[in-house]
Amino acid sequence: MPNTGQSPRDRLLETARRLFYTEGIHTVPVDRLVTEANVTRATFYRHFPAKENLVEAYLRATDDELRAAVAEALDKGTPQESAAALLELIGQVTCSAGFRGCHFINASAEYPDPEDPIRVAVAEHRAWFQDTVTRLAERAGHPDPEYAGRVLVLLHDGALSAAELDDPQQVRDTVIRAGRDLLRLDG
Amino acid sequence: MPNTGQSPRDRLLETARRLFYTEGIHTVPVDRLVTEANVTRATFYRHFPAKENLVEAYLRATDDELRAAVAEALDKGTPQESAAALLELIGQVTCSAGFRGCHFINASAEYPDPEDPIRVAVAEHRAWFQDTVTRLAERAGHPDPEYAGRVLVLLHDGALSAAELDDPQQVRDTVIRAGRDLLRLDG
DNA sequence: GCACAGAAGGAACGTTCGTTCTCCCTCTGC
DNA sequence: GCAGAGGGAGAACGAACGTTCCTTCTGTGC
Repeated sequence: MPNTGQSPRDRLLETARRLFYTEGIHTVPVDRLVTEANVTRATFYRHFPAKENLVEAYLRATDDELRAAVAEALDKGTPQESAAALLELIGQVTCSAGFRGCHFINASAEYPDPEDPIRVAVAEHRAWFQDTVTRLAERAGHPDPEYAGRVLVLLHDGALSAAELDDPQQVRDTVIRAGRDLLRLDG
Repeated sequence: MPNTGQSPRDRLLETARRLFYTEGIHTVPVDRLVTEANVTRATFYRHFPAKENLVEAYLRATDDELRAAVAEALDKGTPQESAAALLELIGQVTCSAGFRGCHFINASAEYPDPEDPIRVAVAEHRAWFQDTVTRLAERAGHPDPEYAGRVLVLLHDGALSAAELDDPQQVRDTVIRAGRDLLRLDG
């Protein structure tokens, strides 16, 4: 029996993260969530007023994890080493087992309304990443960090999309090489 | 009253394209499709055994349109002019009214199973685009056309994802500039 | 020891979904 | 003129959905 360690709320969040990511949001019914989280319906609705609230909580929890992982990667010596570490992290993510694209892009595909709280969470995540890579490009000495930051975002979004649909290893190599080229990390 | 010109099948396809793209696939019920296509349920199921078949037909029709649009853009003079025209086309698409990301990436978010006929249609579309841009990079004289083709795919995927979630105009400028840089179209 | 909050277990609600069915009308080919 | 295919209109199906409710149990603080 899985999912008996943490609190019911944590089990719900962890199950939501796994099921929403691997199977899509609208396709996963509340039944599956409560069953696989070893939680009852009553407990579900005690913690989350509606399924949508769990979706938003799942995205925000994922956002937190990604920010922590990126912060750790960027906590290297020189800006060049930080940039290389970030590219490695991206490549590692795209090649990880069970990879299914970007949590936020996938969620946006299912929630078209930009005013939806779920889309707001997506926008906040993207604004953070955009800002992070732009400042990284600036520290790495790129002559046009705004442009370089936007290209890094495009490469990142593209890698997350393509790694699910094409060959992840090749996508990994491509995004790392393109990022290194852009930031002139090889000389 | 819209959608009364073409055949019921064409009206269904056109309506499916519009609704699936702008609102998502699982969120659009058969009711909406038949109502907005001015078609009865019986007619719907006479042409498509199930909703899934309409989804696949919608993707294949979109694939056909994109291939035609790209072929027209590439039908220019020099390889450099063709490449510039393709980049312009991408920028134009990402800034068009009602843009909602990539039809195929969005559909994949809702259909996780790679064996699903819908995912097969997505894979075929992507293989075509990958091949197209690789041959374009080769004709444009890039020293490593395989690599350049993969970067163009990443930039393309990234642009389609980012243009919906961020500022389309900036995404447009960025992808065009990055593509021109990659293929050295500016000198 | 007891009150009370939180969780389990499970039935039940009303709605909506995809799909099927019946009936009737209107063309078109022969 | 008629047969048959294709489409319109709408009722109806069972299943699945999100949500609510009721009852019972278990822990913890006072």
